[in-house]
Amino acid sequence: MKLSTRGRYGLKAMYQLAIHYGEGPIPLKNIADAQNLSENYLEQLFSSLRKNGLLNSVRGAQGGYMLARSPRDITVGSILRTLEGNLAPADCVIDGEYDCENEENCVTKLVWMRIRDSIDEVVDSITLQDMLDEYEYMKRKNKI
Amino acid sequence: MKLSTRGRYGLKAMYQLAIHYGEGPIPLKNIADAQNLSENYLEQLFSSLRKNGLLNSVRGAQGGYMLARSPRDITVGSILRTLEGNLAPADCVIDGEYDCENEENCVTKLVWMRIRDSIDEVVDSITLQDMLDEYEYMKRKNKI
DNA sequence: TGAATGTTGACAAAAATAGTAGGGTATAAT
DNA sequence: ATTATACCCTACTATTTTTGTCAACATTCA
Ligand code: FES
Ligand code: FES
Repeated sequence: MKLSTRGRYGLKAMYQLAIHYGEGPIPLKNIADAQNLSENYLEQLFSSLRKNGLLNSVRGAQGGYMLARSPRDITVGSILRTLEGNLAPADCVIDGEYDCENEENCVTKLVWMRIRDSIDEVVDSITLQDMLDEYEYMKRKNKI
Repeated sequence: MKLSTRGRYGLKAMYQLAIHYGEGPIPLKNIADAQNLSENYLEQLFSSLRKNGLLNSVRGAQGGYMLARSPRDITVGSILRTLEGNLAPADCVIDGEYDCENEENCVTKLVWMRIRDSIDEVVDSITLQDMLDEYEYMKRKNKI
């Protein structure tokens, strides 16, 4: 039940881009350096995020990546699902994915559904803007 | 973010034992056959569950496994954690496990914490008895 | 043009998962 | 006592997933 590095690195990187939202494209190298990650690996993650419409890219010198829309309109859920796939704890509670036999009478399926729903509710309710706000709040609290 | 077969098989098997709670020891073979699982593999899971105090065992002929206490007092959470380890989505939100550097200012950690808490709340609120009750409810609903 | 940057696909090491295999030990029934 | 049953334990292995690396290429800016 752990997230892989894809989800963990990816969310951090998207948060970094959120910090610089509106400043034009940020080169991958900046993000990778700031977090001490492999540029090549992060590239794969960004490729997925771009194909899913969460990032825009600008090629060439002075190019880079930027959020495709406002931090307010990008949820943690959309990021994690792009990088990790569906967040359900078992395949049979993913729509159209896989059906166990005898699932009409399966009680454990009800458990998986409840876990799935509670995760979805959390990740879909948090946006990148919420994370920015929380950082401001943390900073103020720690300073005073 | 998937559960492994340990958690999935294990919960189903524990549910089977719950159905037969109070009937004395049930041989592993019965459970394995009923679910078409490898007896040897299930044995490993039961070994963990027994060491964690969730199962009792009786050796020898007519022996087998049984729940260590009432289905009402065994939560899904205790079963899944025994078999899967802590259900947190990242190591840094497990007490005493691992600390990221700079975690005082880490906003993603707040996200992991909220995911962790919501999973915990679900799995710790469901007991084996709840699962038995849900099955009765399902059966009645489907019959009528 | 040349340097900076994104794009793509193939490849590979390492770790985790999902079992198998087999010998040992305790107990009940006979 | 003997035997069949069934738990107990450890080691091993095949497969899959994760976590990257690498190289060649395309685009843009100065
Ligand atoms: S229906 Fe998939 S676990 Fe029961
Ligand atoms: S503190 Fe662990 S991810 Fe930030």
